[in-house]
Amino acid sequence: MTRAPSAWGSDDAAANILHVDMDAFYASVELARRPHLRGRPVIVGGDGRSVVLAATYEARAFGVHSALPMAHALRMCPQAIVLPPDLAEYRRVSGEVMETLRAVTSLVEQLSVDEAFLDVRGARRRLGPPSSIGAAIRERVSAEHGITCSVGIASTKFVAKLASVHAKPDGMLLIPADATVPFLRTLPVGALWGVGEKTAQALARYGITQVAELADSDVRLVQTAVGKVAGARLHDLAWGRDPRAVEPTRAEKSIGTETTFEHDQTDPRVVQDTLLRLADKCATRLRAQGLLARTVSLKVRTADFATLTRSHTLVAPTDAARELFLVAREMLGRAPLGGRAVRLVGIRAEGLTLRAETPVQLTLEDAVAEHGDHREAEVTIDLVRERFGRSAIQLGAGPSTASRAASRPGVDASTTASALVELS
DNA sequence: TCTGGGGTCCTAGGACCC
DNA sequence: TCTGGGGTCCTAGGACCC
Repeated sequence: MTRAPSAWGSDDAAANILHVDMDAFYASVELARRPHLRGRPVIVGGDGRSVVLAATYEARAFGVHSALPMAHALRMCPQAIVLPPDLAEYRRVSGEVMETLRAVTSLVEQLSVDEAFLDVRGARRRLGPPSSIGAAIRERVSAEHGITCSVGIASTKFVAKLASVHAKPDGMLLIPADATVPFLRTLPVGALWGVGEKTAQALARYGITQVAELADSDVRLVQTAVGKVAGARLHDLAWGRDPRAVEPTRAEKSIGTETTFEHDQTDPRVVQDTLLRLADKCATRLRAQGLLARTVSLKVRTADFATLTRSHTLVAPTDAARELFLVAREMLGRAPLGGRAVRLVGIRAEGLTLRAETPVQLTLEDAVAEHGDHREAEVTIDLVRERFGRSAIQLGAGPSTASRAASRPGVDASTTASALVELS
């Protein structure tokens, strides 16, 4: 069922942002390869101490939803068919869907495994107005991947995301630029990006439960309720102000892995062995991406569900499992567990930098060739520089002289900048 | 047989430097 | 003889998102 994208009007002249969100993604991927389960309540999730990762709309009718403990879900819907997650398959399908989206524009920002923002400003001439592009995307995703998605269209990222939520399942919703504020005013504050349970409670203490009330409040009052930065941002969002651009390449800030024991663990050797395995997994992922970590974080959750974190910054960054492990073990030894059993341990690598010998596989020439136009290339280049420093990309007359230099000494940033200006 | 695993961002205090 | 103020880094915790 496709809802008409006209509930708030059909003027998409200034609505250049699309938010594409797969419907019940993990469950949909499973149904695509098990069509005989269509129409049945299906839950994707592990056994033991796990939560619902995805549920079909038939299962949701029983109150089942993502993040619900599996034990609860099965009490609510005993007849549900439970499938163990196949994350590798979901990643594969996700990658294919993202390729479909990148055929529309290179300005695709993947938000998670099952959703992405597209800036279609530059694709209009080729592919038509955003509403047509959204409809085409929905058809292609369905035809090529056997799953449905919902599309929100708006002039800002967060309104596009809200629109896709309201379009679900298997629908599309356009919020014209001049309908943005009226649309927002119909929503509860919890609909806003960044407002969860605690923030909603904090706002409610000041009598603010609706976006309309938030918008009409003095920004200083909102800041008193939820803090300076969050308050200013929420007030902006309530008025539809969201200056964030679609960023095709966002650098990872940390890489971590954690695990919950099947039974709370009291044997420190078992916890340590697990930590070693996690350190190895973490270091392997660092090396695979050519990254070094300067800070190691340990996370421990005890049987009473209390969470404790410790972090330590190294003198020199590392990608070695043994070093991650030794630092984490040291922090674990000092952690005030007070004899409590351990429910979860995790390790996270932060302060990521590129390994010096790893070249940035990007030059302006490469970027222009890939993106097809300078504006899009520059977006990419700016992001690379933001992450790796001004000297991360060296420009030259052509691919042969524009050596793939990465953060190497001697690269002249001012030359780089002027070359960019010249080309734009 | 409550509460996963992958992340991002913000706050706040103390250290340290100028 | 009594104590400013800004900036940055580090650490711990927490809220939030999918």
